[in-house]
Parts: sequence; structure tokens; C-alpha cells
Amino acid sequence: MATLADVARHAGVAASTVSYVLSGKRSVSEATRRRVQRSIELLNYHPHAGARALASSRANVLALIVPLRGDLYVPVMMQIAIGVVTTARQFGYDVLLLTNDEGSDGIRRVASSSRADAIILTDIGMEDGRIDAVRKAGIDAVLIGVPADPAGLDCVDLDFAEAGRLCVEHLTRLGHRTVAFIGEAEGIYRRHVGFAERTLRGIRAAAAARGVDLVHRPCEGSYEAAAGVLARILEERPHTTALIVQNEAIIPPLMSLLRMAGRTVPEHVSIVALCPDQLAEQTSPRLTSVNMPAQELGTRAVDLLMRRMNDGDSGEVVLIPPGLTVRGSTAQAPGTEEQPVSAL
Amino acid sequence: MATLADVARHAGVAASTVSYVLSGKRSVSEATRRRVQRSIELLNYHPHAGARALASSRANVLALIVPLRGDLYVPVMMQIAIGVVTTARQFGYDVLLLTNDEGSDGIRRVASSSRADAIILTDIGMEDGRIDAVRKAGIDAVLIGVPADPAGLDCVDLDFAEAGRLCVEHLTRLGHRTVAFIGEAEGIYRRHVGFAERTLRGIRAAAAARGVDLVHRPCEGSYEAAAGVLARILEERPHTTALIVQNEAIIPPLMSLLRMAGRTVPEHVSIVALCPDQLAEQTSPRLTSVNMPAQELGTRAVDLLMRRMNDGDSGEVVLIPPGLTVRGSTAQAPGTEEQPVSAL
DNA sequence: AAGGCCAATCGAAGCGCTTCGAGACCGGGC
DNA sequence: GCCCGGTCTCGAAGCGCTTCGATTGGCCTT
Repeated sequence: MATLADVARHAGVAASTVSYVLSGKRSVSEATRRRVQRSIELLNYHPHAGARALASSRANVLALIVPLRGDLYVPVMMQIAIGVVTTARQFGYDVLLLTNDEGSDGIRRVASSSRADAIILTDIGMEDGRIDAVRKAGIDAVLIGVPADPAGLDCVDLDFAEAGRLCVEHLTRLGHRTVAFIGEAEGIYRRHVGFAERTLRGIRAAAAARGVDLVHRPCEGSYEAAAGVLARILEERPHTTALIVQNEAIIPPLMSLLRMAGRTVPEHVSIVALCPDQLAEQTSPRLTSVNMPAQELGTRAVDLLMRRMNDGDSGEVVLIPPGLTVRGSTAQAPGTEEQPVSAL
Repeated sequence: MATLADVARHAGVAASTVSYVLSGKRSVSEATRRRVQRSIELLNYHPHAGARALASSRANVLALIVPLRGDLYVPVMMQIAIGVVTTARQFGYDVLLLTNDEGSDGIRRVASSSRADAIILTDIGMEDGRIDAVRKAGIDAVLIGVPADPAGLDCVDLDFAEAGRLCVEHLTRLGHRTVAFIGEAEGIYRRHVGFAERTLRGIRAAAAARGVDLVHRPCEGSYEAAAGVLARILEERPHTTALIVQNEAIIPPLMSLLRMAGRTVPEHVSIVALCPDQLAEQTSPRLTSVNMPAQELGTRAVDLLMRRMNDGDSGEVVLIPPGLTVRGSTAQAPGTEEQPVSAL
């Protein structure tokens, strides 16, 4: 394996000159640059990452911490990871994958061994212990998700409160007055995971503002859970004409259950989902939904991190504005009439 | 940040002694060892990963290459990743995440810059160009998946041929004679992805051996695709009494479509799925299925890699034996009688 | 013609760790 | 009393790179 010294010898220059050709940190004459470049190619030279990290004290590596649980919003996490990796590569960074079972220890380990220059955290709780670890470790970080107190932290997330509001708004325009919000699993709320809480608040606030009769029901990802929750809703609140669904896993079961209960979508019941567009396109009828731009979250997180590391910016909370796409799962509420546009 | 030299000074020993305490490569007296340990803790010392990599020429990092497409068997990939990361950590390794858009370049880059000591490849094609890149780069690797010619390579995979056979066997025992295999998307077969081809072969061979009338239909992940494929099967082969389904994404649509077509599962049509158990548990009725042990694949891949790196073993193909779990989606074929056990 | 400035290049000093050869010390065998 | 073999420790030499003066010419000023 060729080293920088080999290249320097071959090109007849000093090692430092090769280094400057590579980094561009000092000017090098066109002639020399070309000669060095040729030697690099001829010798098939690749700088040694470890040596570089040691000499420059920058590893050119980001750490991405993902939740361990293989059950929760998996496709979303995968998309985030893909966004992070591809964007990081554009900045010359590689990505280290950590799971949450190492918890704050992982953060400390990676930071204090200089394995990574910065960290991206996901699955942020309202009061997240890892934030403290990040502060103490003195390593740059970006959160995908927003904790209760984001002061001084860089965060990226979908504006879930606004997403919730959009759902309610869409439904009220269609004349729905009795709505059920089928949310994430109980445990998510107990852990105070930010996005779930914010969605709920957004929906509640919007419902209150518009006089919508709203009920919130957490729901696990299984068929049985969906069946139980739906049965209870239909029994206790038979006038329910619309559902907002956040737990993407139960959307297919929910739709067959409704069909079996003799309630067709969207004639009897409208459904708005909070899920990736791809999923919304896969059902029949297609789902009116607020998109979950997972890959963009990853991309934006890296952008933010780069700005933070290079320009010293920090403390920015980026909320991506959600968009509601009307598809086939929502319709005018039964027994109501279309409102004239001017009345909106 | 404390360095090894700081620790040595604090403990009153030579730097090399500290190093030996850390690595255990030479014996150190109990007294010294303790003194050094105390200093390490007091100074909160963590070895610098880059310096270590440079001096020892081992990075203690594995690279995991995942497909970029966010659509294909995503939960499976995520599980594999989790298995890889947690197992790698047990061996003191971190995991670098690469996407396939870098392709063979990524392999070369990581290998020749010594960023990683070994590579785990996923989504293996029968003739996979990256295998050549791995050979040329001279880096240890393990494939999750098996190419056409695995000579000299370490591979881990589910025994898909056997999995296919199990499905057919289960169905024939229940008296089914006309079976449709709804497979992965067309493109997968065109790319000759190993697992899809092997499953198909296993099913075909088993069907031929038992005189089962089999048809294979590739199918995309969308509702429409599922509807089209199912309609065609029911039209062309109305006697079909059983389905084997590999593309997990279309299982929910398939089940509602059957219901809408007035064919109940399992009374009129039996379904066997090739999918993670978790998914098989989420439908109603629950699916008789062959499990996809994704996390185990990741774990085994790392085990294999460690054995390869430490003991110099190589050329092993580990096929995990599949298991079929009978749940509610399969039943005796209509118009047939239960076979006495002795006739099996 | 001397002085000054800039661009281009060099050499040396690390970065923090591992590893190897060698020294110091101790007890046992002759 | 001396040599031998172990055990424990030390010092020095790198690993391959970056970075910071310092040096060298060439060209423009004055």
C-alpha cells in the first residue's frame, strides 16, 4: 500500500507538497499539482484514514444513533439513515451506526475516542438523557426530533403540530364534527417521545378551535389492538365519521376491519393518515395523508451539522412544513353539504 | 483530553506499560496494573481511535453495505443492521454504514484508506460485481446472501430453497394440487438476486416432485399490482386453492382482495408467506409462514467475519435452516380429506 | 541596483499509540 | 557463588499524515 512519502518520492517533491495538493490548503503550481496527481494515480495512493485523523484531529466521521427496537417506524428510520449517509458522503464524511442500547455510553465512547466528529441523534424524548451526555462530551450534535427545551441545540423535525392541525382542518372542511385520533402505542406517550406529543397537541388545539368532538386512542401495532380500538370507538361514539391515524402499521388492518363492519371508506368513514407517501399509495382507496419526509430529515440533519461545525452556527430548530395530499380516503361527511369555497 | 502519556506519568510507569495493561499482550504485575487502572479512571482516559489505527494498522471497524432503495425488504435490512451492530460491539468493533450507490468504489475507498478492517455485503446478486472489488481490495468480507459461485467466499443466508420446499410440502400435505407462487417484483428476478431465484427453484423442484400444478407470478409492491396478479390467477386458474407469497408488502392487500372476491382464507384459499414472524402475527387470520430470521443473519455474519479474521478460516457458506410455523391461513384443501399421518 | 513582496516549496516537528529488543531483578539449580 | 530462565518494565523507533515556520526565486518598485 502506497504512502504519502512514496508519492512524494515518485513525484520528486516534499511530502508536505503532496499533502497540500490533496487538501488545497496552500497554493501549489499547476505543473507540480499535475505531476503529483499523476503519481497518486500511478501508485494508486489512498490516504490512511487513521493517520489523517491523528494528525488533523478530525476523523471525518459522523455517528448516527438509531433506536434498537426493530418494530417502531422502521421504514422511516431506514430512510433517515439513507438520507444521512448519502448527504454525509457529499461532504466527505462516513457514517458510524450506533444503536441505542449503548445509550449515553455510546456517545461518550465515540466522542472521547475521537472516532466521530459529530453525532446525529434520533428518537428524541421530551426530556432526553442523551442530550446531557452530548453536552458533557463536548461534541457537536444534531437531533432529529425536538426535546422539551431545545435551547442551544440544533434540531430538525417535521412540524408535527402543524401536521395535526392540517388533518383536522381538512376534515372540518369536509363537514366532519366527530373525529377519532388513533395514535401511536401507549408506550410512546409514556416515554414522552416528542413527535407523538406534538401531533396530539396540534390535533387537540385545532379540534378545540373548531369545535370538533375529538377522542384520542393510543394503539399498538397488532391486528387485535386495531380491532379493539376501532370496536370501542364505534361503540362508544357511533357518530364518528372520521379517523386520523398515526401508527402506520395498523392502517391495512383498520381498513379491512372497517370493510367488515360494513363501513366503507370514504363514504361512511374518512381516514387521514400521517405516514410516508409511499405507504399512502399502497392501499385502496389511496390514503389522504400528511407526508413523512424521512429522507429529507436525514439530509437536513447533516446540512445543519456541517453548518454548525464549519460556521459555528448553532441553536437552530428546523421544522419542515408538512403537506397534506388529498387522495381517496376522505370525503364529505355523510349528511353534510359541501361548503361554498368563500366560507372556508 | 488525556493521552496515554498523561496516564503513564500519573501512574509513574512507561507509556508502553500502560499500553500493555490496556491490551493484555504482555504480563503486567497486579500492583502496576491496578495503579494504571486507577490513573486511567482518574484522568478519564480514552485511547484515541485514530492513533490506535495508525500504530496497530487495525481500525476496529466493520463496514456494512446496504441497498439504497428504500422500498425493498426494508424491515429486514434494518433488522440485519441491528444484528450486525450489536454483535460487532461485543467484539469491540464499530460499524460504518455505506449505501450501495457508492457501489464498488465504496469498497475500494474503505479498504484502501484502512477505514474498515472488513466488509459485510448485503443484497447479493448471483453474479455480483462487488465480489471482484472485494477480492482486488484484499479485504476480508462476508456476504449476506449467496452468489452463483461462492468458492472461497464466506456467506450467510437463510436456506431459501429449503424454505420454498417447506411451503410446498405443507400445502401438499393439506391436499392442495393447484398452487400459485406470488413472488418478488419482476426487477428482482431480472437482477438475479440470489434469494429470489433460490426460493423459486426450491418451490419448482418440490412442486415437480409432488406433481403439484404450479404457476409463478412476480408482483410489485403496490395494491394495483397485487390486484392485477390475483385477478389473473383466479381467472386463468380458477381451481387454485393455495398461494405462496414472498413479497411481504402485498400481503395485506392480497387478503382484503380475496375477501372482496368472496374467497375466504383459509376455507377457500390457503396462504403461506415467506416473511418475518412479526408480520405474520399482524394479520387476521395470522399467517402460516416461513420465518425470515433477519437479525440472526446479521449476528452470524459478524461471527463468521471474526472467525475469518482471527482464525484465518474462510470459504464457509452458512445456510440457516428455515422453519415453517403453522398459523391460521392454511387449511385442508376444499374437497379433500385429511391424510392419515402414516401416508405422509 | 537594492529592497520588498508574493508564490511555491521544503524540512522538521509532532499527533497518540503499538511493538520490539533489551535491561533489571529474582529465585532455583549446580 | 555463579549462571540460567522467568517475569516485569523501560525506551526508542516507528505508523502515515498535517501543519507551521523558513527558504528560495522571480518580479515589481523605487
